[in-house]
Amino acid sequence: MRYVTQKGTKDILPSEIHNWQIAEQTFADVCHSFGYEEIRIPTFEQTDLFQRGVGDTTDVVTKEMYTFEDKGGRSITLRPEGTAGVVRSYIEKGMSSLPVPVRMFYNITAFRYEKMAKGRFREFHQFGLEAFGAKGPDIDAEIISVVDVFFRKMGLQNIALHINSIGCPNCRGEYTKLLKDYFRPHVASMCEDCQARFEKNPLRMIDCKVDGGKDIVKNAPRLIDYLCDDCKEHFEGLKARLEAIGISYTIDPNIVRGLDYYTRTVFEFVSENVGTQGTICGGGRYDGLVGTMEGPETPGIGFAMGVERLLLEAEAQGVLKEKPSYVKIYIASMSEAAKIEALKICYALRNAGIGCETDMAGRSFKAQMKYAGKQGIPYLAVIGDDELNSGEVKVKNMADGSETPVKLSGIGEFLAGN
RNA sequence: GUGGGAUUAGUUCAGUUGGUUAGAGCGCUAGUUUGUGGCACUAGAUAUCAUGGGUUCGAAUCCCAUAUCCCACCCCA
Repeated sequence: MRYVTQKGTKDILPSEIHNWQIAEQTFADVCHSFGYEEIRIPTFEQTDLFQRGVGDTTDVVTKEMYTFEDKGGRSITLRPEGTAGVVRSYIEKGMSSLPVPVRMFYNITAFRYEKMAKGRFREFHQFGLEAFGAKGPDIDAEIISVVDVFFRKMGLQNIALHINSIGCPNCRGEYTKLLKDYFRPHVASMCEDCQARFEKNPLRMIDCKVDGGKDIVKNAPRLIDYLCDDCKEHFEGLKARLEAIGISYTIDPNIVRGLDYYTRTVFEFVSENVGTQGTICGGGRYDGLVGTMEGPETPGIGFAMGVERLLLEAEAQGVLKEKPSYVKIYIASMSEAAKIEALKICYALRNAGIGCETDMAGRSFKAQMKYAGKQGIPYLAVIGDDELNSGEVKVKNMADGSETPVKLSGIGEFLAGN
């Protein structure tokens, strides 16, 4: 039996981990600069949390969750996203008593049982953040600018920001009636999904990819034109703030988003390089969520970014970084006694925080040289009888071939100065 | 869930109309006279040809099933 990675899972290999680490560190740095602090939540929660939080009519909940019964008979689900868990923690740990806004970011794996496609996995990674307690558009503009700054720091360009407002329960209720009246005469001619949507969630009909090209859908009334005064003012406020900061956007009335908890502001950052899975980052406001989870009524907003898609985009834009050499020096040895000395030197260097390697494979002297060269280790020192006697070694710069005599005990000091 | 393409060494790929011991590049190991690498040259190791059936004197090659991967749709990050 040859064991292989399971469908939808991936090994992240040493050869590619470097860019993951850069992205993780950059995201954390940017979040910190906005006052967000990291939260780590469990990988699984009780199933009900997601049914309630994400919405039990959504695709994510109805057909994509990894749900199982544990040995204690509890229904457990591997998190399909991060918001529900963070909201649970916010309520459970009494964070509503903290000064607002309560800002948190996270870096998680998430799990969805889906058919594979480019940029889509069953176990995948998300960077995300949530902010609780701020109801005005300032915070909407803030989290969007977190993404904008993050992309800049990553060297990414031309990732389009699409924004929309899907209103609040008030204006959405009115609009849904309007939409049903509009679609009623046409339902029969539309796709099966839309016929189902007509009854359950007519809002989704305007997002339909099958019927989306038809005039019926194109000319449908748009929610954004029927917002209540408060929602309209909120959206206008967001637009004004984005313009003031200098973040360009396009209004995309078709963004509906598939998670039930969204209200008012929704947004996506979209690229053309990630296949049809062009959404690198998606998020929005969820003013009702904390309340429906039986916490104190608290406005909230957040986003999640697909890390695999982010790195796909980084690759397409050619901004991935070369793997650095963590090992600064290779100590080659010519004899058993020299090898022992090399081990001692390496131990001292590592205690001084300097990466080094010496032969572990029983290689010949020549083969040790080749190994050091192939690994791209920038410095080399050879220990043989001469060095053991003199207590001095020539440290060679592999890039230019220059050699510098250094005391055996002074290698660390020499490297620290270069 | 629907449609299309693919699966041969660690990896990327050749492999003729079915015909002897299945090849190459990269990578790996060693050597090119034993105190200086990258390049070059030489040699070497590594393949249940995805899995299970079938057709045939004979299958990597043809047929069926299954699995996995890729692309598109759907949905999302």
